[in-house]
Amino acid sequence: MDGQEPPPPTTLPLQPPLTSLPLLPVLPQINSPTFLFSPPSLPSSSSSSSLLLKNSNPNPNPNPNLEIDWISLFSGQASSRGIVTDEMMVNSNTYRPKTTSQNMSTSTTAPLHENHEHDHEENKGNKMRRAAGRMRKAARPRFAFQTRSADDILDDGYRWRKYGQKAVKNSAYPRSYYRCTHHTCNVKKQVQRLSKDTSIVVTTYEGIHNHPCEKLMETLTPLLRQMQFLSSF
DNA sequence: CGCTTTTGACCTGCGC
DNA sequence: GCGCAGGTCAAAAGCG
Repeated sequence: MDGQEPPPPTTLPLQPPLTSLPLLPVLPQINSPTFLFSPPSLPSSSSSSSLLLKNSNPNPNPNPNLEIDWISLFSGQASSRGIVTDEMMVNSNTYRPKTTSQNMSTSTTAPLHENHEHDHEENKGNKMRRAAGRMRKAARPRFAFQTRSADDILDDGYRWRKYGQKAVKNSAYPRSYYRCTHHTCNVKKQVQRLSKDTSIVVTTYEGIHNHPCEKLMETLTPLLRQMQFLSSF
């Protein structure tokens, strides 16, 4: 603490995404981020190891053509293996989760948070959950955006619990893994600061929230009550 | 006391 | 089969 306050983030909190809406069209309003990609827009035959950022932002990005190291940024399935989006993972003939065929028959519909009644089956259950997670991962929407901020964590209105942190190769900054704390929600996000431009934080969301945004509801509830009251006249 | 964060261990997929 | 890297788990510690 040297008394010198960090510069305020250029990103602004709130305007959280609405429940059950695809996050993609909503998030640009949150913090005026610059989108890196959305899975459907990726060329299906992409074999490059990086993508150029595109400014969907009225405010020009200082680095409009900043190149992201997608190899280390995401799932590690890029690089010489080519970028693999979720969509590609679903559709690709070459991507075959090895451990799923026998396990998934009984677990595709089981939520990850389910209680396991048989403790002695816990190891088996864990493996099945992981396999299920991988399968679900392949089908879940995933997208990333960048924000220029001193804070790694953006206030997107949802509550997140950190479940892991990992050093990333060729990056000075670790990648943090977060999971939505809502018990029925399995949305995850990864947060990583770019080593090329340390002022930029890349946030990758995976999945869609299946519950209301708590902060949004907190904000709206009194307003809704007031509206109901007024409309009763 | 309950929730969150930290962090080392473990699991998995992939390239060689 | 081995090693590497990414992703996840789970126990311990921290915090309000």
